[in-house]
Amino acid sequence: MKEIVFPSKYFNARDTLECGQIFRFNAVSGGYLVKSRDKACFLKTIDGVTAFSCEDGDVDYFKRYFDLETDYEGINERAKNSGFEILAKAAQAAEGVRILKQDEAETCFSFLISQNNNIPRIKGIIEKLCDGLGKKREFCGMEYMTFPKTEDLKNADVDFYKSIGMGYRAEFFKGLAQIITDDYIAELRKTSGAELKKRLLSVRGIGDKVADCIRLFGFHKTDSFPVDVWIEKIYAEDFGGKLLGREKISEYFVKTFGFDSGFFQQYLFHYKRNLQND
DNA sequence: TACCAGGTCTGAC
DNA sequence: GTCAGACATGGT
Repeated sequence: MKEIVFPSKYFNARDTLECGQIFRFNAVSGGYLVKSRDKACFLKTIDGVTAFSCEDGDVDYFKRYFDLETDYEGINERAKNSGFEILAKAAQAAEGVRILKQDEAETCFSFLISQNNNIPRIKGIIEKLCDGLGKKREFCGMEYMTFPKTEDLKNADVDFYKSIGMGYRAEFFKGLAQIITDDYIAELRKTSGAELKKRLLSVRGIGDKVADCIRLFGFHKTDSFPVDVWIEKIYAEDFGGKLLGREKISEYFVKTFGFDSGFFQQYLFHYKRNLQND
């Protein structure tokens, strides 16, 4: 097992995990067990120092996963100097937020479930999905379940998906499971940002907002600005926005913030939902 | 009880 | 192209 430690003004475990981009993590003694694909690591922030530990063979995977090469200080500074008061406040309060580089397939499946749903429920459904179709693994004496293989998702029954609480999304999920393979993901990886979105939108159950989340959290296209109910609220209340429709609001932000869009969106979302009233 | 949650689809205009 | 209503579920 290896531990990677780094100075971390711009990496806070709690803020990064609890800003709604990832659903597979659990609070455990003094930190978090973070799960991705069939791997897991232990992440903690103590006294401003963040560290993760994982199996030797997974170090490179998690270094990439936590986006360690990106200059978050620069991003955070640009948010603070953006001229938007609410964004400056959010950037100050949420400076430890990072955008994870998650597994593409896992992101597609996870955010399909997110529509018209809330984060605790999404987490619960994904946990039951892994309990039912994943494999049991152990890391540092902690048991966890892997994310199911695409083949196993493809073969599972709609009734199983309904039984774990997906509701009307079960049919969409089953449909997505028929489409996604390693080859399909590899192909998506090669497409441009605009083409990627078009391809995602062609899937039943994936609309504009979920496509933006998949683009951002799975494919790290940071010129994405997912607009959900919270962002819609911020736009109206704090930006004094007058545009109607989530699609237009998203366009406005991407035009304004370019490749900082995804990062700024997470600052704002996390601030509005978790931090403003702390 | 009614409303809400990291929305999307459908059918009517 | 725009818009209301339906859609499962569990928490408040």
